[in-house]
Amino acid sequence: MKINPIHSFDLSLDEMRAIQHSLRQQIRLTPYLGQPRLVAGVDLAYFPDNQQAVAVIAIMDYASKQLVETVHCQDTVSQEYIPGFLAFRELPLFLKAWEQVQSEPDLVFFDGNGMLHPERVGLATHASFFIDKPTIGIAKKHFMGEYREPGPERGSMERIWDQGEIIGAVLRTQDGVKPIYVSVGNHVDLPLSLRLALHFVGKESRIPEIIRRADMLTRQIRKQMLDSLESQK
DNA sequence: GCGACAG
DNA sequence: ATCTTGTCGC
Repeated sequence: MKINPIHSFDLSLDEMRAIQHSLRQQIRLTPYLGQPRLVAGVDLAYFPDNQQAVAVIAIMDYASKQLVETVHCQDTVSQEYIPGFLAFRELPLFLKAWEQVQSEPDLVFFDGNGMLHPERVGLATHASFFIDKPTIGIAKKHFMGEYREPGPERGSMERIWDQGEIIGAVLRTQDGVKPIYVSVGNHVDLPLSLRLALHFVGKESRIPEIIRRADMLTRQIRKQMLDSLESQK
């Protein structure tokens, strides 16, 4: 996979804001994918020291939902978490893992927001400028924007607004269960993002399977590393 | 000043 | 995100 090195990291708040501001104008909501064949899900897990982390990319077949490839990368994460700047913390490690991907995903889901962001450049959106793929953000908790509570049935959704703009949607993925927050990353529109997100929600979880698999692998790998470290004592 | 605040 | 066991409920 090819990488587009656009920015370095370890920047000041003002520099990070400036980057977000410039990227914002390059977002395209025109879907440039037909029927996706392979879809990737990304997640990170942190070690107790909060300095090391594992990034996992899980790739599955869209139609069969079978896992076709997984890659992971473990390294130090230097940038602290600052609300609104998650991308600067998590993208470097993600990109290192991305270099190892052999298959060709048509779309990438991120654990976090896309345009559901003060500058419309959340993790999923920011990532799209490095990997040049359609991206979608899936957050488990509310970050910003105003919305009405969606109905209690699976599939109910409500738009999320900010400054007169629709920046995402709250989606009820299971009857009577807490909703998730879906937003466009790049190169997709919101209705398609919602449709694709719902496609990956089975009966077992409120989180789309593509994200959940990455999340599970992330914890599994971290446990393996901690266990083998412990057994060496 | 106070509360909110993706992962 | 992470630290953590059992436990209330469908």
